Amino acid sequence: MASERARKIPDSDTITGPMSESDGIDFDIIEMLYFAYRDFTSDPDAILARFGFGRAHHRVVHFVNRQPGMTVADLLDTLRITKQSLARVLKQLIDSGYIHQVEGPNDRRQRRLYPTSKGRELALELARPQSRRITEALRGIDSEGQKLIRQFLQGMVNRD
Amino acid sequence: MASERARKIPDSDTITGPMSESDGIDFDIIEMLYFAYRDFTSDPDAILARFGFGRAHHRVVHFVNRQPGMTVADLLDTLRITKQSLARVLKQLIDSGYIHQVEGPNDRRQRRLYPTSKGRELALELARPQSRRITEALRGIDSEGQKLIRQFLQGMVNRD
DNA sequence: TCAAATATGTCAGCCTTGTTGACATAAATT
DNA sequence: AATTTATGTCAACAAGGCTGACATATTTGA
Repeated sequence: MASERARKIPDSDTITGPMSESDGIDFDIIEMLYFAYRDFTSDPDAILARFGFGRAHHRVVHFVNRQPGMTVADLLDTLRITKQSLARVLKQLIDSGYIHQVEGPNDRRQRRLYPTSKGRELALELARPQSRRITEALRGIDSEGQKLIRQFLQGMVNRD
Repeated sequence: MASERARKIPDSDTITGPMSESDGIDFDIIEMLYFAYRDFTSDPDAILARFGFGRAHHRVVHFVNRQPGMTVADLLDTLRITKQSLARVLKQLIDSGYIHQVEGPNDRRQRRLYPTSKGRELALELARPQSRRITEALRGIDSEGQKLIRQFLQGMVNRD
């Protein structure tokens, strides 16, 4: 699977000890975040595949449903991707009737984005298994503990 | 940015109300996980770019450093990607001296993966900002609370 | 012992989703 | 009237997934 021939024996520059918490780094949480996110996204991914959509469509459908009437600029800002990237998936969602555009009421250059009923249903269907997974993971944790978990997750986000 | 012309006025199938917790779904945590992960990965992404590497290289370097001597099969299992996908990034990491291969001690078909000192340094450099972010987010949360956070994250992972 | 299974590597091609750069249009703003 | 803003679009490219096919060396099992 690689080039440089495998050695029979570790050479002097081969490190055999594992990297661990003793390096002063919280590898446990680093890895749990990776695995948690990997599995968290696997549920909707399976559903999306049935629709011929991908994770990018999920994000768009999600945020438009969370904030109907948002502009394209709002969405670009939330997703932190380029408009050319957004264009592709947004076009597909509009063409297949999951999202509608409405001229801005004050500023007619704007294209306000709204879900259709079909779009709302899709968003809910995608959120359901994720919410179930969260509920499961929160089981046995009281509201005080849940508050701390929210605080932690919020604290992981850049504050701009 | 899309096709179907924008309407002046929402039609009958345009949903204007936001999707909210009242739908019985924990959108708050769903979104916090998305934003937290987005920002959590942005720190190493910036470092990786300087090396001409991507997120895929990060994962490989990370796990090989966490478990030196792991086999290719172990890694595939951890990452849940195909060997062809892994091959590309692994080859680059081996060719540029971040990872070594050693013939399996019992099974000579295996290629045990080990970091070099350069590979160990890279893994640590990538983990550092992530650990800093975690430490920040845990600030003011006592060890009992931290235990709950770990429990929650662990609970989000598929148990197989 | 020999056939089958296993661990790994590799070639070729495809898809999604990100990127940059350039340019177009309509509407709002100054 | 000139400029800025919001959006759309074309073209090209890159990373990192995927499938399918096939090759090699080694181990295992009948």
